[in-house]
Amino acid sequence: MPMLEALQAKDELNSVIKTRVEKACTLLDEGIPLYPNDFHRDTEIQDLWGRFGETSEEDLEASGQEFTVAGRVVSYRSFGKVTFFHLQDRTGRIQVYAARDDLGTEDYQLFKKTDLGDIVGVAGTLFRTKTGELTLKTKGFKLVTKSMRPLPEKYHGLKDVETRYRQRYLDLIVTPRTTEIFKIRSAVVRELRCFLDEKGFMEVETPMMQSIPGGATAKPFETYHNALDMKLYMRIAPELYLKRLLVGGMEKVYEINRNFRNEGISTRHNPEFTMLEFYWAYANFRNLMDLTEEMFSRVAMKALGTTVVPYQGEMIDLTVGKWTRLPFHESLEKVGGVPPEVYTDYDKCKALVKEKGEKVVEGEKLGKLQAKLFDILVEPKLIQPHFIYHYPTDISPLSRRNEDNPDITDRFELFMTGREMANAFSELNDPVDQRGRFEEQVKEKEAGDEEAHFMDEDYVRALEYGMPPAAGQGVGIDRLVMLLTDSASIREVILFPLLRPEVA
RNA sequence: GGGUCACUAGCUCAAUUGGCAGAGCAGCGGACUCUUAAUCCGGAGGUUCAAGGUUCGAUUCCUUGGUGACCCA
Repeated sequence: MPMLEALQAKDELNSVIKTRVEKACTLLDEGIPLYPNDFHRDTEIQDLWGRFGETSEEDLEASGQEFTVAGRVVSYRSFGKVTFFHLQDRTGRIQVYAARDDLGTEDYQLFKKTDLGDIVGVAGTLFRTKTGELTLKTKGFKLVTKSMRPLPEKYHGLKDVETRYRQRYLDLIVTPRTTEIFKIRSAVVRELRCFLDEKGFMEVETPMMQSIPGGATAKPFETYHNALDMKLYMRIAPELYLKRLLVGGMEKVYEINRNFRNEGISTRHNPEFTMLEFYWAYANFRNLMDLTEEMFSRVAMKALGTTVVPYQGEMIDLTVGKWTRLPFHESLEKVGGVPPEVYTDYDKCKALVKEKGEKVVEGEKLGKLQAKLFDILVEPKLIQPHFIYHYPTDISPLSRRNEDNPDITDRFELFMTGREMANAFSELNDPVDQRGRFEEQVKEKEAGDEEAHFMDEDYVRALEYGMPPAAGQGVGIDRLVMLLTDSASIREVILFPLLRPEVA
């Protein structure tokens, strides 16, 4: 038995698995295939509920219609000559009844070899039990896929979060909520696409591997292309490519795809995460605020059926018109309690940052200090949706300057539940200004800031051809799904979150 | 990177002051034709995360390491 030897070698053999493997060998000896591929179902479980959920026992009996279903055995209650179990497919669960008198002694004995976790096919008719539960009465039975490992405890389920993430397949089998979360995630992404398509945006795909990683302040992953003998970076954002498309005349574009950032892991950060970015020519950041309210409330309505969503004990109101719009500096004062004489004064600002326990890097600009104060004093307090706009130019190297005040930009970030959900701005399309901002970033990079931008000559060249005035936005999809599924950790909304390799 | 906590049977969890490592579920054998956390009887299942140390004796105390969770940077 090669399987036993392999498990033994990995020190994973326990008595339960051993018994199952031995049982499987018995089945093989009797000529029963463990992994056949000739079973076809004609009905999914949800269909049975949809069609017969309300049908009376009399009507079920009168019809006598036979159905074939398939799924995993997830619970089991066995008597001497009769057995009840629940069968689970992708659409739901239904109880199945198997009796010796219906199947015949030989088939019933064979059926009794079924283990919890096996995938089986059943042909049968519907009836109602004494308690009224819709149940399938087995007329024919077939093992479809043998399971060699025991499922977690039936009542408490799988609690260990590490196992839930490492063996997500197992989590999905036994934790209905997990499947539900990823169905919501799918609905959210589908609705975002639908919304943007309706508004005339076109979905595109731009490079995930870039020779100059741009569009965000973050540390990239590095890789290498052998044939071209060149260093490549996994993208930290698609922004600069999407804006090249604006230059090319694609006036409304979006991309939903993965970004990669070589940074720490936390309940809010996974090294690879999904971002929606969209760009809209002849619009500005205020148009984006309106669009965002509409988009978020519609996605919530489609995915959850409401625009007021519970998150970690708070009710977050995404209804259009309920969102607050507040200038960045005003938020420092009104929400953070920092008076203008402090936040406009470099030394006072620096002192306050230090007092709050944040490090100050030599040569850091006022805007960066203000941003640190914002992160500490304002962001955690923004529970309901807030657009914070007019960010300092120092920390917004790709945003258009405000026409009345060159020190601030026409940029906003969207906050709720004390977290950043989106970043958006009227795009900088002046190639001379853009070159200057890149040069500033290069200086910061040379001074040791690993997150500062690279110079991107081709991007500046594109702007020199003329990019129409536009506004663009990035939305963190994982965080949006966290909000809509009331998940405290980003790992709950990523199927396979990054973990250290399992040690033998 | 720092701090706190956790790691015991396949799963969910116990174990008094340092004194024979236990239960429920799953699995195995038996009884049982309407159960749904089925019930009843019987037996089986352990490198207590790892390596050191203290001790007559360590799941328990100490050190180091591993993995994870949460908080902070």
